[in-house]
Amino acid sequence: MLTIKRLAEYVGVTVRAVRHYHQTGLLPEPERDASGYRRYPAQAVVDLIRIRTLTAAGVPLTRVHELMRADPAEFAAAIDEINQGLAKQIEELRQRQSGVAALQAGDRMFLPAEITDYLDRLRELGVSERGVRFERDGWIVLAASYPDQVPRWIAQKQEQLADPDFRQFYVTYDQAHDWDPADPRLHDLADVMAARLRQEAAQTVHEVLSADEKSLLGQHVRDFSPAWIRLDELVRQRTTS
Amino acid sequence: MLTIKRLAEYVGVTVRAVRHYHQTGLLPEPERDASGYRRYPAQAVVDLIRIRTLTAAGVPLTRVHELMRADPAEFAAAIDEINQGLAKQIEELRQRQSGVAALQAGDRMFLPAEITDYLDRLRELGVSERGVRFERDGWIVLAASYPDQVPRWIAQKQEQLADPDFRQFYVTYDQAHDWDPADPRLHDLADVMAARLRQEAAQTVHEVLSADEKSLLGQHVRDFSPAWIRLDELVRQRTTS
DNA sequence: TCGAAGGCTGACGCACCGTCAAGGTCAAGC
DNA sequence: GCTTGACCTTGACGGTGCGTCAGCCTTCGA
Repeated sequence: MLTIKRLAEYVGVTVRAVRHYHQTGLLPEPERDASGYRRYPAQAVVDLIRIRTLTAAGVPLTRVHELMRADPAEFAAAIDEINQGLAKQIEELRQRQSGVAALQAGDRMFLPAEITDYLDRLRELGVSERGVRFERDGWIVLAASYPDQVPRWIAQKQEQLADPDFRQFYVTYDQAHDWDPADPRLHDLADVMAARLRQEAAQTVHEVLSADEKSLLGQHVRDFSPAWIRLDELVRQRTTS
Repeated sequence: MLTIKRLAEYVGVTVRAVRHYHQTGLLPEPERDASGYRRYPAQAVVDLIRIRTLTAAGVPLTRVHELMRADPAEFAAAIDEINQGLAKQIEELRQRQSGVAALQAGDRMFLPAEITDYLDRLRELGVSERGVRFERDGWIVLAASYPDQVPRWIAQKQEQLADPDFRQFYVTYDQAHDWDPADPRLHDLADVMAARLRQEAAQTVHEVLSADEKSLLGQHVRDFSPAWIRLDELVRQRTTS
């Protein structure tokens, strides 16, 4: 007969695990010898291998407990189910592999494809990395708040970018970030912006955003660029008058 | 800005998990609004996706914590390592799949191939299922106790089975289990057995087994068959005289 | 005969949250 | 103005599957 260590080593589990299985009633306690040591018959090896095989497959001990007493038909069905579960896990692990690999690729994989496409388009147009990041952050918040609207809004934005005037305006606005707040070009830019705002107010993102949210989206703008702050004032003068 | 629930749902984790990450310092606590609610900027989404991607790959939170502040080279190396780990896990899962599938095939896959081959040979020779089970249990105990000797012993056994006289003897012994203890054939069988024992004592399994272990291996024999008990007596008379 | 190795029974610890409990807050509808 | 229901807060306990002492006893090999 076998000592607990021999049993455990042969099957490939720890002694602690075997005792744990006894404690929870999963593996029956064997007879003890004169000194109180556990002495295992061959059947314990078979039982323990079943347990280890199932737990290694991720089956919780309570479920293993049920399965040990299930009739063969139930058992076979359960085995089938477990194997399907394993197949699913393998699939998940594969996806996690690509997910982890994508971590090196920066933001590309984190965001919905429409958004990353849009951001790429901006980069192509010569928008600064800073500007792209502002857009990215804005769209992340929007996507989290109104996931099903974002594709439509993005489509609208892409349409706008088809207009050369708008592209010109967008790039200039991006560059204005670093201008001197006294730069006279800000007045021209403010004219264009005010006109555009009047034109588009009804049909874009603004339709669902509360004033509060709009101000929050624009907050980092005001945090960093004196020129943009000035521009904001100039536009405000033109739209409220 | 985002509430905790929007953030959690967008990234695909639970609110509880996000708070847990705050508690452990893994994700920085964001600003609170007037009522004490957490308000998340876009960066939190990016951070949280990194965390989730790594933890989903099985990286412990403490390690994620380190990685969040690692420089790109370290990070890339870690990613590589993690991906290798995932590949290994996938391999393991595959093996577990076949392991689980084998549970339906009875004992075949539990035991070393030499042993199952040997047991199959016995079945071919007409040894009863009960006899095969006795052998199986004996070999399980032996394999667990002296794993590296078993192949040699099995080889010896297989050699013995090449001898037609031995095969005849073995099958007869197996059948004797159900004989009447007064059956006269037991005397003939005891003669053959005693002769064999004298011949083989030095070269087989007996060389390493303590008397204690031998008796334990034979115990179930004496538990169930009056004929075998009688046979044991008869053999003992012949070998001790 | 002695020391190393192995056995026994508790009992605490751990990672990663799930799940109350016991509230406070916000948006919408009456 | 008030209610209702969804959402937020902190705090604490629970659960799985053992790992890891601690403190003591038994067995084995030299």
